[in-house]
Amino acid sequence: MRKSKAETAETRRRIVEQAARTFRLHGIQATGLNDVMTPLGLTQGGFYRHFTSKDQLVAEACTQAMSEVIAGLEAAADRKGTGGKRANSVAPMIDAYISTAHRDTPTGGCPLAAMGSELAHADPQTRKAAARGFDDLRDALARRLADKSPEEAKSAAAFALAAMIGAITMSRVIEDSDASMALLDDVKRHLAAL
Amino acid sequence: MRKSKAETAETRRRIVEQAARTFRLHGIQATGLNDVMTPLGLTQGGFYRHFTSKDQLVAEACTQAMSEVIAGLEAAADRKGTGGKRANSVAPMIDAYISTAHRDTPTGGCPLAAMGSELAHADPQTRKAAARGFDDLRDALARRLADKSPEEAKSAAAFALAAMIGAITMSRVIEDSDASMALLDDVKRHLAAL
DNA sequence: TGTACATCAGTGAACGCGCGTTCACTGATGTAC
DNA sequence: TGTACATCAGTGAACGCGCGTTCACTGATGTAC
Repeated sequence: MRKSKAETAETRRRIVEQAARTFRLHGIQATGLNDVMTPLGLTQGGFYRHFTSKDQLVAEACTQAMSEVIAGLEAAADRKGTGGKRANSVAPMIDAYISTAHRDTPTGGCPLAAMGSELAHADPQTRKAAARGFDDLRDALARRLADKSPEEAKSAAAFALAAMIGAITMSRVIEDSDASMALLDDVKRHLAAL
Repeated sequence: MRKSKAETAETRRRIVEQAARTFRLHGIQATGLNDVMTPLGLTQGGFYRHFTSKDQLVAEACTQAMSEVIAGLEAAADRKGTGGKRANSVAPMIDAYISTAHRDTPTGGCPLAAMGSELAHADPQTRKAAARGFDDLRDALARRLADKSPEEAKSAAAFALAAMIGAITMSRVIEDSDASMALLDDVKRHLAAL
């Protein structure tokens, strides 16, 4: 049953990818290892050929998800930023983040919004991965605030990101569709003043 | 072993109070019913003399915690607002919310920040309680933005609250003390412009 | 290049554990007369 | 007001269940000669 090195690496990659999706969809604690392994056609026991613990998987999934989100937002900004001015291209990133599409697709969305309060109790490696992800996303936003000084941009980006995370998190708690969308609109509109 | 009506009501109240504290400290899923009952000197089995399920307790604890938080913020605003002008007394509420004290004392803090991402997957009654709490806290903030029209105040308050929730949530994820405090300061400072 | 052996990815069953919930029981409280 | 009985708060053990993790085993892959 042994697999080739390439197959092994691919399996590991798929486990992290599936975990990153499922943790964001249902939360960390609500997701069992079989929820990750079974959809891949693997058994629970095989998990430990790739990872030493669930905690390790959570940390890697968090890192992976953050990279994916940042890349997606950069792409969105580049797509809309073809107008020439590279200065304040932060708006498309904010609009892509604070959207019903993001709210309704946690699977590919920001892990900080999808599992924020769980991350506060996660193991050190995971918290480190999440903190790193926050910094990276904040810096990606700050880079698009070229009309501000670097410190001002970083500070404004941190503020905006906190509001963005809070907005998506709460928009998923609020069942009422109108109220949920109103919250997204309110936050989006106030951040436009940036 | 039967207790008097008054004692029964008091026991129920203490269960909700203890649950509201523990859910905020460790999260909903990480808190078992014995984590709530044992500290009260009660056994797990007795729980079901007061509640039909853990879900019901979660919903009540959420409601209770939100009331407590709103009352605390109103008190903080009233305490600092003795300067006469009742208009923009929202600042003390924001400062009390976005504080290291709040960050370090989830036990008495805002459940939306302490268990935000878990609330998105909670049962309907709990989500309803959380959404109600969000509305109530937003309205409490809006009432202190008397220099704005009612709609503007409500919108600005929703925006501020999203940022406040995101700030406290993330400040608890970030292990680095300086970075955590810098985030709180950034958000607090930008909201002062309200 | 071919062969013998060590490695190890994946299986499937088992482990101990803690969870939410149920239940028979106890005995003090509340109530109907 | 006093008595007999129903109620029910709380106990403690048990329930089925799913969790993270371990382990003996299989057989294809990788490697050393």
